[in-house]
Amino acid sequence: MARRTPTIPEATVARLPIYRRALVELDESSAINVSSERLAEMSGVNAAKVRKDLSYLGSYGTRGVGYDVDYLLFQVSRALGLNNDWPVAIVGSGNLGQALANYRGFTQRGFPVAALIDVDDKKVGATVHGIEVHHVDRLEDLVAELGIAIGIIATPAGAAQAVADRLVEAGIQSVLNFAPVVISVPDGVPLRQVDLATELQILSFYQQRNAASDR
Amino acid sequence: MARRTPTIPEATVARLPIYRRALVELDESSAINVSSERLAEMSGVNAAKVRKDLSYLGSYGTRGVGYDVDYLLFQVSRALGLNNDWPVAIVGSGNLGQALANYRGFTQRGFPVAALIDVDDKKVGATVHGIEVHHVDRLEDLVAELGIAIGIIATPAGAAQAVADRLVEAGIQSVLNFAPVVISVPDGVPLRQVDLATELQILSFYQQRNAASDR
DNA sequence: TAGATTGTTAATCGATTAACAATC
DNA sequence: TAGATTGTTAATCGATTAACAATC
Repeated sequence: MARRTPTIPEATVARLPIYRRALVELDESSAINVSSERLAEMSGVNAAKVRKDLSYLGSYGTRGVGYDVDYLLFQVSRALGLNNDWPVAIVGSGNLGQALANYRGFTQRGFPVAALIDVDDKKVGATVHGIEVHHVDRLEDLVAELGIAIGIIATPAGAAQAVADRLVEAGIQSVLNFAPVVISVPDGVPLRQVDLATELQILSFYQQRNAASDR
Repeated sequence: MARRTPTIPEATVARLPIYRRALVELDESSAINVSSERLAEMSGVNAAKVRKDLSYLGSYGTRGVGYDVDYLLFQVSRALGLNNDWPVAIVGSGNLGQALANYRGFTQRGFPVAALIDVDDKKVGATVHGIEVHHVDRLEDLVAELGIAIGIIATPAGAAQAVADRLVEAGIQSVLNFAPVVISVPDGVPLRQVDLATELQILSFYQQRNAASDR
């Protein structure tokens, strides 16, 4: 099988959304071209890295000129698989789940929130920011009916693994976990884990180290 | 100046909170000892990495036995600077800001939410989950009065950089940015940037790649 | 042609991991 | 002593970056 692109390094994939955001901004400001220098500055990385990263997608720049904003935005979006929408379901309708449901960034960027799912009968049937809350018993049906591609876990830690198992079993394509617990999914199912407290603890470490070196 | 520990690699620092979480769980289940093998399993990494990471903190295990859960939890917590609380202020009282304010995980883990700050007069004076909303004009006062250590930015993208500048100017120690824009802070100010849409886009990439290889 | 900027090379740096001696 | 498991070494792998030839 001929591959169109060589495999793109993980570190590069993680930066593509950052570049894309910068490109959207440039596009909105009607910029035609952008140099790796400028793109690097907007993305908080160095220019060599930008060029190397973009070179994995193909050869889309023009020497002496830079990159065509429109065209590069298209190519980056395509590489990220953002040509079509990926409906998401949020499992767990607590505070975090509701906030995520209401986060315009998701729908805006091609990830419509198709359903909120909860285990609490009292929440089921309600509508949060225009999204209906369904009972977790219907999880499998919803995935099929609504064509859910991504499951977002916003449950308490104790429920997260079981939910992940059910999502995968139901045929979900990838999982984003916000519960403060490490979960596992079968090989080949993309998984990202984001823990808000972890981020604060990392800051705490560096804060403390700075304080120590100031003394 | 004699350093107690050699510098701990960034990748290791980022994993310490994960190990800590596993240790808390073990502690709650009254486990006395834990092997690197078990800790690795709970943390979703491999055992050699756990041992290497922990070795940067010191030599706290016992060959043939494993690590004392209590003692290791203490050492990891200390390394992370979690002996004392770090009050945080959340700037931006929109959906995300309010959800973060209500996230029990923060206070529970030593990061009490001391203030919510917003630019909208209509929100100021209200109380969200027991936390008063202050006007952004008072940002500098609040940082000083409440001893805010960490500023959490949950504003729209357009306001984020200016808020970061003011937080730093006011003497904040580190910044956690949730706004979907790259911001910069002076060297030496720890900064973490979390973008929810970025996470979804990374999943989209791998999802698409899986779909391509299935074909 | 002169100036600008990409795409790629190669050196360097940091992170991961298997293996095993040390030691409980 | 036998079995278990750490702490550390060294090999390997992947990511970063400076430098520059290619080329607009």
